[in-house]
Amino acid sequence: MPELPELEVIRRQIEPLMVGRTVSRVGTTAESNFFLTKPAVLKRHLSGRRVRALERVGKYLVASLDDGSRLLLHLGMTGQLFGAGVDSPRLSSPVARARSAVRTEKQKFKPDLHTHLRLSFRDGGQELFLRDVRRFGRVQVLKPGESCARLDRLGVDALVATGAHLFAMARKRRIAIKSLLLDQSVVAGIGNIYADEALFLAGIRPSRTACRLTGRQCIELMEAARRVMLRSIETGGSSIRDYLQPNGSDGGYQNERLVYARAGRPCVRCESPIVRTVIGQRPAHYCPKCQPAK
DNA sequence: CGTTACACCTGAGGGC
DNA sequence: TGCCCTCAGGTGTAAC
Repeated sequence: MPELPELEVIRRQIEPLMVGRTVSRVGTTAESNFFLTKPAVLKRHLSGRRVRALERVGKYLVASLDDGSRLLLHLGMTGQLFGAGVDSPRLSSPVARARSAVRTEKQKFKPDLHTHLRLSFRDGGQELFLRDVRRFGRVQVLKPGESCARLDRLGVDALVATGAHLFAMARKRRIAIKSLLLDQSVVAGIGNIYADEALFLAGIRPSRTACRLTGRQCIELMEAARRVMLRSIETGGSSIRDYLQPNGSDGGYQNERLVYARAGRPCVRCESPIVRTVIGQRPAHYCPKCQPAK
């Protein structure tokens, strides 16, 4: 679900709830693949720990703790982080949200069976909830100095990566350019929405073979990706299915998206119907005119 | 080694 | 109403 912009919005909102605070209680659901560190170990390890910093690395959130260990969070497809103080976070589909929107009275977040992690803090800090319906997300504790293949494997952060870097990586690869953008070891943070949006802005068809792009195109593509993601962060991210900000409100970027999940609707530039295909087992959307095959 | 297929999960929405 | 099917902001791994 969440990509770099959503993770960055989440990080900014969650940071003041975590940093400088000491964990008093840890609640979890039962052992599952969601917990790379078993719930019992997690509880023992986190209790009493003070959070020093909360950083984003690609699509991961990394909390540094006062004993030098780190708490790793990944939200997979449907992960959500909420602060306890939020009013009425609407947790289901847009349709269900619309239905429940008529309910006007405010409610505090209520943990349900999908709320897999619950952190309480001392000194009256707000509680923190991690909810993930599909459990594609992951939680892990790294001991002081412990390395982690998942993190080590990540490429340059997508907000920092240059077109020259993308070009250098693209030259060696025969996969579709869209698949290359989604490869977290090349550039970290881009997901399915922003890959499609960036390719549209750069006028490049997602199916084009990566190594056949010019240096100029790689520069334009990387710049488009950065522009789109920075704008999305400004608007609070894309709320299309499950994503909500930690404060419970929708993001705004879903209203600015130009191709993602707009199949059949007119291109904003040329009116041609947007096409949906599948590339690398993921849905891909593009304008057949503005993003030429060759 | 690069590329591709599939597995991991659940709930919403559409067709019959 | 209910069943069955398809679909989804991700990623690790097995198999070619």
